[in-house]
Amino acid sequence: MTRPYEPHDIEEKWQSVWDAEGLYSVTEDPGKPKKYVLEMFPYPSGDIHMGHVRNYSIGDVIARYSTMCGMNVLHPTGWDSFGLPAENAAIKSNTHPAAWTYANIEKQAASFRRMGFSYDWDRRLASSDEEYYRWGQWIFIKFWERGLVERKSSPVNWCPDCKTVLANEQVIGEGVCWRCKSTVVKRELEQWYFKITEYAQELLDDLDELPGWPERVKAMQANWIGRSEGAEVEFTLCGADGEPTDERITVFTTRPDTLFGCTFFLLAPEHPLVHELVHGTEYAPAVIEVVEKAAKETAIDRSSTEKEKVGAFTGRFVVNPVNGEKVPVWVADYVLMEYGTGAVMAVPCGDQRDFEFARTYGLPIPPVVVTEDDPLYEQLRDQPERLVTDVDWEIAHADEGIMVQSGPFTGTPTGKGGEGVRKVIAWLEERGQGRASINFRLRDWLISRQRYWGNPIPAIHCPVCGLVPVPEDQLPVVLPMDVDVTKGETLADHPEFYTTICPVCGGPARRETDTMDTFTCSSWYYLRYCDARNDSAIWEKEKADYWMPVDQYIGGIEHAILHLLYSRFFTKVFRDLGIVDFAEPFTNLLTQGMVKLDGFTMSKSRGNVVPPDEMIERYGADALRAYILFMAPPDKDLEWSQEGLEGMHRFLGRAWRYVAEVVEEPGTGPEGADDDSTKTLRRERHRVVGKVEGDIERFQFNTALSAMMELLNAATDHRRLVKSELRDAVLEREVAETLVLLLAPYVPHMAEELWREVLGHEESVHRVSWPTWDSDAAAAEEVEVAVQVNGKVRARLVVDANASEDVVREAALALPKVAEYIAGKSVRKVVFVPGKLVSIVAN
RNA sequence: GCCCGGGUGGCGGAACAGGCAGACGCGUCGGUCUCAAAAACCGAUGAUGGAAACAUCGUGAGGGUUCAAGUCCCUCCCCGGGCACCA
Repeated sequence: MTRPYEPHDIEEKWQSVWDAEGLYSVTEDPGKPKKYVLEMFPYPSGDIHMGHVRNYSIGDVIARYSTMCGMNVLHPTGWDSFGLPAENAAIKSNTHPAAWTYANIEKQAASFRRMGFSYDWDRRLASSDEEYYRWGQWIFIKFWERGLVERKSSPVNWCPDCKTVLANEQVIGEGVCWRCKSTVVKRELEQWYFKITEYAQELLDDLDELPGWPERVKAMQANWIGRSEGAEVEFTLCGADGEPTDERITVFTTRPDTLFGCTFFLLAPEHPLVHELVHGTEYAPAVIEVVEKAAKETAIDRSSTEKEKVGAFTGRFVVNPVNGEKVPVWVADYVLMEYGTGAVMAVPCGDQRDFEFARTYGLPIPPVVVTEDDPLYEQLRDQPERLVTDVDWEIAHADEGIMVQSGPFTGTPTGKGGEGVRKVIAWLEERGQGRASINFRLRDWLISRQRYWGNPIPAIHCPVCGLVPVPEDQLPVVLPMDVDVTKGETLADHPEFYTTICPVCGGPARRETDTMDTFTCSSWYYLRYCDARNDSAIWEKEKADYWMPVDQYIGGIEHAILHLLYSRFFTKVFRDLGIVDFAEPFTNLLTQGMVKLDGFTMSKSRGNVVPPDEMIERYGADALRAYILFMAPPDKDLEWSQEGLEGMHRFLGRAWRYVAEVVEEPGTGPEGADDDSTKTLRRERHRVVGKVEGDIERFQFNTALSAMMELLNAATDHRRLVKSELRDAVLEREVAETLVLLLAPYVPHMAEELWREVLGHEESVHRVSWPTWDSDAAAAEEVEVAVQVNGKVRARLVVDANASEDVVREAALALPKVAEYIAGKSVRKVVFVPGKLVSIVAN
């Protein structure tokens, strides 16, 4: 009697055997093509969840399949183990963040083992390990040496719940913290930055070099970087007496061609000039009111487009460089200090916001761009001087048209990037009053955090020498373990940590007590895996050059901007430091969808979590792995349902039984039998191998599994319907072995048990080559073609697969059903698609 | 407002380059085995009409191109996501 499929009897056993055999340890082998398969490393938040199961199952199938295809596969794992949740958990359970973190790492490592993931455990790392974070500090020093580190004061995002500042990328949705979802507030603070903006253009341009990335992710990054082409224009400031001074204020505009329509000038409430301009004047009270109101508002209120725009006149004027006109300077709450220069030339006819502001405060709106269908067109087309000072428009419009009331430029066709823009920029450049310019939305990356559980920033504040980097030979700055976060302590509460001496002058100094953003840790871990145990260098260049870039990276869409942008930035800096030879870290990216229950992302707070361990308990890791891949294509969100898992378990049981039966009771028929059932089975074997291969390469794991089910269906039908004396034992065994090989990347334990114990092979199934297939052998000898009359299928016809068009056409026309439908009509046209259909047009 | 996705049976999904819509699985219904149930196995399963053969309809809506449209084009609706007083 066939032994039943019992996942628990085999899964643990093979996990131990694989470990003992070192099955997944790899080294550089120049003789083989390499493949680096990587899933985003987890945060050790507790037990693994279904999202992890999905993410790592996808990676594991790709890694195992690639190995079977003869590649030298690097497939490592580790933990992104610094970060705030550890502190919160420590406070809650009255323990130390390290204790919580490392306990969770062990728990997750055990779960990964139970899932049977093919990791090279020798390369395991955790970003909170001293051997790891010391190199993060080394990177900080190298960045500093290259001028990419800056400490400056500016308005920053502060999360009141996390009690720390955040990078712009970490403020998501409607101005909330990416981690705790609290509303973020602005604070003026001195902080540490990485100058990612120096790489803005390259980060944008190189998106074109990433054909293996989803368009969606590239669009999101391009959006985030936000490049605008335009010009800087200098306006001369007038003094309190109304006469021009030597001082100029620069604005950025994408539409310098509309300068003749500039009738007022705006400053952001935070602009440093504001107080100076109004100090002691009659305008001060109104202006200060606007400034204070803006400061009080949250980012969300402030950025609401619905809101009435508020402003106040400063009493001062600036000179418009193109026409020498003096225009009033206002303070307006809709002007952002963070973007451009914090000062704006207002062109009410062309910009909707300026238009609304002008209407509110009764400022003139002279049109400067008109189209032919505009009622003003005839009147203004040749009009260089300002004649019309207001419009009856409902909304601003100056997208495209000809320039009017624009002095020497009148009549020039214009629009974004058009002729008028180029001409005005050239004119400004000649006079030294402006220049072509590009502005990015991307801001420098704020990397300092006022939290304990992170990588200490290796910097020293010396009262004499200023900011001094910790010398390389004094690294690492070790994170002390005796900080008690349950009492709200940070490094700033520990004098024994921060009291130090200046490495330059030797005088008393204070160590920096902020730690680095955890995203600095995750921006280079993929490189460290190439040489994870190196204690004398961050990595050996030859090793990084062998393995990198990552050939296939897999992770959640939530990192589309954050981690993926930062890692691209780090890699470009590493290239400039000469420690790698490439500019992009991840050649191909797969962003997997979320696993949901009842329409919501599984989360502890919602209480809709399905624990993977329970599923493993019931159906085994293999069924869970295969099922989560079978449910949906990897990039789509999926709705968890348990019934389907039982179905997968059933399928595996059927496959198990089939293989066992083929071994125990092989057919006794002649080799090379050529009855229809045998031929069909032989053909299916080839077709399905080809199908599974193509599907895995296109990440269609669900249809690959469907194809395996089809092969099993064909195989069991054959066994059931064809007598033993007629069944070819060689073919049956070949089908059974093929099925096991196809299943191996998905259900590694079951495949191994069948391969070694049932089919009797010595070697691991995971070291066997992927089965070959032949497209001729996969092709049917006879095909059924559909016969259409006037676009509707009216009959079917079985013909020889390579029958000529004439033969098939005649056969189709001779069908009684066809004759019936074309009776009394004449055949106008016959379309023949080989192997598919014949389409007859008759009227 | 701008930029991406997406909308197919009761459900998850398939249809890769315009060629038979609904593969594969779940569920449901019927059957075999059983004292019974579970498991396993066999069969049916888009809708409507019909005993059946078969016919008609059918991929968010409406138009179009084509012998042929889930797939291409136009107009629009809905859902999800990103960006957004960005000058």
